[in-house]
Amino acid sequence: MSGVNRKSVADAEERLRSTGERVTVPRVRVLEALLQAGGALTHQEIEVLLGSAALDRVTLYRVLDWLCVKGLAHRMSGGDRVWRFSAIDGQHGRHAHFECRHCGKVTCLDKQSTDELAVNVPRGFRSEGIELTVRGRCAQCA
Amino acid sequence: MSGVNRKSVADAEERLRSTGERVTVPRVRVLEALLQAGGALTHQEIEVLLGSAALDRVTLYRVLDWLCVKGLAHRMSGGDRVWRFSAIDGQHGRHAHFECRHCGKVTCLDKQSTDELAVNVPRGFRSEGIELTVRGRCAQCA
DNA sequence: CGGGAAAGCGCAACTCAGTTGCATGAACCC
DNA sequence: GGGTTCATGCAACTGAGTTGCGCTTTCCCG
Ligand SMILES: [Mn+2]
Ligand SMILES: [Mn+2]
Ligand SMILES: [Zn+2]
Ligand SMILES: [Zn+2]
Repeated sequence: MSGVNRKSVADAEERLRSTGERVTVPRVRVLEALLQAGGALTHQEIEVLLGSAALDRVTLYRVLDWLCVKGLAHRMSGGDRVWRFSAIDGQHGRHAHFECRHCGKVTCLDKQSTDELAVNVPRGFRSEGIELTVRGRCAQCA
Repeated sequence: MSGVNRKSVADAEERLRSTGERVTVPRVRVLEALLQAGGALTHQEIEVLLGSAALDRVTLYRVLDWLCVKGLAHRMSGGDRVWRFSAIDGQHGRHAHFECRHCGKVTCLDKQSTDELAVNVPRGFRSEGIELTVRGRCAQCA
């Protein structure tokens, strides 16, 4: 149901453990939410998903930031100035996103890796990561 | 010097005129600033550039938005939640950007058009535009 | 198992880019 | 010039994300 999924909790915990850092309740719950999500989630959407026994707003921000630093999640800046987060999972690494201009939903384009994307940068510039967002209409809003 | 450049004012005015919409002082001054800029500018940076006889904050926001709607400029959402704007000029259309993680400066990668970029989207999704941002270290901050 | 140091959490107050509503002023069509 | 329409300016507001600090949890070691 919408309750806790044993397997995904264990999965989240294991990923956290593998960083060598502290495994805390907020980290487990947030990473689990991201792993189960179908797309990239805003801070607000995650708060709703966590529902009862919600975390403090600030803690959620800090956990999300931490997950990104540790490479367990990545962040995209939407056209609405709101960040969205999604888990980086073994098979699909950093990927492109689709943002629907009508409903605002952000879909992960898992097939479209941004690691392999070749972009020429001027001499002396060093590329460390690429953010690629396609904007348009999603299937629901067609 | 840093004052008004006749030629670029005329250039800005002509572009505005070609939209068939009203040509106003704020629109001319803002578009001129964007045309002369080396990279993508934030709202704040534009305010500084305009210097004396600055526009109202709100007017500047509205002018920038209007320029984007009319296709004379485009907007990118930086990693710092701040929008940056650059003119779309005849030769180089919508293009990719480079954002320096150290100094925050955003450089236009004019050679890297985002119009020609081919990205596969899921069935039923319609792509209407692509935003591509490379993050890393710029030449100054190397 | 217990400490205890180090790191993370929660709360309250804050910042600041961008928005909204409305009265005034400037384009521009005739 | 005169009137209509649209843009500007001001003030008040919104809301995502941040900061500082005291309290709690993790987890390492004995
Ligand atoms: Mn994603
Ligand atoms: Mn640009
Ligand atoms: Zn949609
Ligand atoms: Zn730099």
